[in-house]
Amino acid sequence: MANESEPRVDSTLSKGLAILEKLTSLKGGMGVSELSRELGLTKSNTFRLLQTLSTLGYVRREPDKTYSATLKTWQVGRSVVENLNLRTAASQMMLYLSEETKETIYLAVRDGLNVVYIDKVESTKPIRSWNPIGGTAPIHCVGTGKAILASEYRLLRDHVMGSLERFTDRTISDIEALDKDMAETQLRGYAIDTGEFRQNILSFGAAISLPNGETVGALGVSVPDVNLKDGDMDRIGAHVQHAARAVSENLSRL
Amino acid sequence: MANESEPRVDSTLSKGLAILEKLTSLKGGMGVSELSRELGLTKSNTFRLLQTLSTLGYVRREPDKTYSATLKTWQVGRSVVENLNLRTAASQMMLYLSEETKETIYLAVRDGLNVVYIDKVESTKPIRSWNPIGGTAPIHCVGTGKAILASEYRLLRDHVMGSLERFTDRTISDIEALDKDMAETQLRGYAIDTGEFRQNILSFGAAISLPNGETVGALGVSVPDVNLKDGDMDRIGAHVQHAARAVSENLSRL
DNA sequence: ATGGCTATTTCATTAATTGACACGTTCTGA
DNA sequence: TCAGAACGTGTCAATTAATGAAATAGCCAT
Repeated sequence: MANESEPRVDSTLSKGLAILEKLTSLKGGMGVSELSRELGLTKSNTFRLLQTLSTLGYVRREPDKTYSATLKTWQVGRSVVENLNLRTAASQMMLYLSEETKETIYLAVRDGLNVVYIDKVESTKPIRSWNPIGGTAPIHCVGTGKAILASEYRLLRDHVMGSLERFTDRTISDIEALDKDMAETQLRGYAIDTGEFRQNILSFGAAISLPNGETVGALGVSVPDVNLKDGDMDRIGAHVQHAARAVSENLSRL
Repeated sequence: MANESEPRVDSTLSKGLAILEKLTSLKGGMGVSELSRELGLTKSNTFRLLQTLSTLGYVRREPDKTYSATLKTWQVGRSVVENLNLRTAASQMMLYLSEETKETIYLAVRDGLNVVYIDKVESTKPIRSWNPIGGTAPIHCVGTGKAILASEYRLLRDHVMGSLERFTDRTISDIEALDKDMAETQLRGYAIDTGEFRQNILSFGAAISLPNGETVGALGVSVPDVNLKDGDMDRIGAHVQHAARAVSENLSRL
């Protein structure tokens, strides 16, 4: 609905990628003839392109003479996600969160059962939370971590179960309590840490995900309890949730 | 090192994919000129191909006039792996292995004469093996690879024979020794790598197969030798074997 | 302004892609 | 068992479609 002056495309490249896409969408392999029919190409043409894709390693000829996509396609695609600069995609929303809350904003990714802070915006207030970029925190007791944990709970539950180390008297250290908290977090849409890692430091977090639901990180706000007024918790939570969603959408546009 | 009669490749497709690969390997974007220099293409040509990739949605022109890979590349590649729902089928048993061993667990599939790691569970120990998801290793000298090799040895023997590259002084690099090791592996039910790829990193692997006997991948455990106590080898081997069998049964239900 | 760097456009040339056809093999069903 | 259909794989001349050089236009420093 929006291709006015369609820039001329290289047909060879275009057809080659079409073949690749078709093959990747298939469970098994596909033969030259069927492939050419489906894509509206001649057999020779299809065959030739498949040859090219084979020698480049994107496609392999199976023993039964059909062709199927190799994992190279996947490897190439994966590096996009590995290199996608979360920081860039998140920076605007981090500033937004900073404006709205005046507190310290963190961008975190998961590393095993910890989160690593890969970016932050400092609070301007005199009393503030402090963690260095590159610093880590246990996944089960900070806002960013709990948000990530909740979004991948099925995968991580059994793993995290064995290492619910206690840091304050509010740290969740038994699995039943964690199950409950995670269920609430999923429902709520953002995570709350009520001083479960550092005494008197609350934090809020929400997960950032790719279109398919894969979680790649989380945004968080850390607030010393003395800075918190009535109603702030709900307000900040809502902001974090909104920001994380915006970043997720941002990523999907890349 | 082995391209005798290279089947003629479509240069347009080839160049286009080269550009795509380059862009996916980058953290940020890259301009037309730099790209053309790096790949040895003319600016016009590069520009034209980028235009094609853009209209196809694989690449995006950033506000700063550079080009970078989009998530479409990732999505296309992802479906390759999705279509083998191996990861889903294996995830529970990977966690089980992680619990039992506390070491790094890998899920690998064969890609030619290599294995590609398509999933893992990190070790919680301070000293641990590390390979990225998407990383590769030669099939003849790591646990997962040897397990797959053993299960398809009749098919692969002649192929692998010519490429027994040596990585450590324990690497099996002559075919008689490999024949013997594979026979033992088949008998034992799981594969052992005694530091044959990385010095001081041992690994254990067992193959995952479909009901018809076709091998689709392998589970593996990597252990730095300093973490190994007496009797651990037998114990871990038995666990890996059991886990792989369970995943195989899992697959047959899908 | 000026020079040096970009991205983009144009266009004639030609090389590279193409489709029709041919060949051998494998599968199917009568 | 045999015919014939469908398949994967070559071949090759015609011509399309990709190409490089050079020109244009924008951007940022000096």
